Amino acid sequence: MQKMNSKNKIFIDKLRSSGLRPTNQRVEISKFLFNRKKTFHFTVEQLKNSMNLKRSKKISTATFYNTVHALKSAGYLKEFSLENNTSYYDTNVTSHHHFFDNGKVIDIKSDKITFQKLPEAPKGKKIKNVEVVIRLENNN
Amino acid sequence: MQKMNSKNKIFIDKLRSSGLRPTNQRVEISKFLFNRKKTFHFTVEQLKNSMNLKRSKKISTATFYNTVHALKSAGYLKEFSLENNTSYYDTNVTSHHHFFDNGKVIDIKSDKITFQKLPEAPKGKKIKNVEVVIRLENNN
DNA sequence: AATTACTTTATAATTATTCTAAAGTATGTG
DNA sequence: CACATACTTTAGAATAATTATAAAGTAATT
Ligand SMILES: [Mn+2]
Ligand SMILES: [Mn+2]
Ligand SMILES: [Zn+2]
Ligand SMILES: [Zn+2]
Repeated sequence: MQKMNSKNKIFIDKLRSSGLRPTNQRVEISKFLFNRKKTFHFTVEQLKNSMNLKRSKKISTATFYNTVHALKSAGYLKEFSLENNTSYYDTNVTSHHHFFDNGKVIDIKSDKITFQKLPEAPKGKKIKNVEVVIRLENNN
Repeated sequence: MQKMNSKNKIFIDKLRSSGLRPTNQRVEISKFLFNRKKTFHFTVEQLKNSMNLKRSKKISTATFYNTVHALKSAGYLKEFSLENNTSYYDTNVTSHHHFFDNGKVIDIKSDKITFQKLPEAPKGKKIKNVEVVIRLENNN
């Protein structure tokens, strides 16, 4: 049974509105993802490793994937792709930009980049969003 | 043995300068990739399927991967990532932008997008490149 | 308490990719 | 040209990320 301390209400609500019952595993995942002040960028594997590291009874891989997918479908997480092979997820679900520095992802707020010129969408199409990736390297 | 008709010289040269001997399989792949007027965006699986479709003796998967990787390392192909799970390659190796419309990739020339405001790189870093993806949807 | 519904998990399956090792083909040398 | 050496192709095995399956666990409903 779930002790419904109102401290966790916000994390439980995200699960509920994603169509998931707030089980213990899911509440822990939701807290781990959303109980932070800064945007969190992660892969499912990273999430699993960092959460399971400090646990005696591990949460299964399938539960991580299922929970992340449900939260994504409900709009609480955004999936993106930088390097191939792995999906990244972002707790900042607004359309925004990124620095990408050797595997590390940093948010750039939308208002930090503005355009002087943008192409029009091909006929029959319209623009859904415009996202910028700025790749970094060390100077010297 | 390779009949060195000068018609294929340019495709053979790309292989040579990628450190690959111009075998028949490789020359066919090089021609398929570079003997076109428009930019070509592809996954290795797509490349393999479309080339092998019309062949009696199929070129092996490993040869496709090896050849694409060598051409990429030599700078004749650029790898990029849009949706997860698969690497895309681009015969336009300059830094440029893309429309992305439901799996379909279209080049946007660099000069079609200009910036009014761009953030500075974090200290110790400098900007390697800035690439934009414009996601499209149907208007209706 | 019994029934039903949803969850978790271990494990199998799948997909994209890379590795391996054997068989094939080309190149260099005398 | 013979032979040795070097590089290539390929089928199939291995790997990594992800998804599917199905049995056992837990919660909700009656
Ligand atoms: Mn991949
Ligand atoms: Mn993937
Ligand atoms: Zn972000
Ligand atoms: Zn392109």
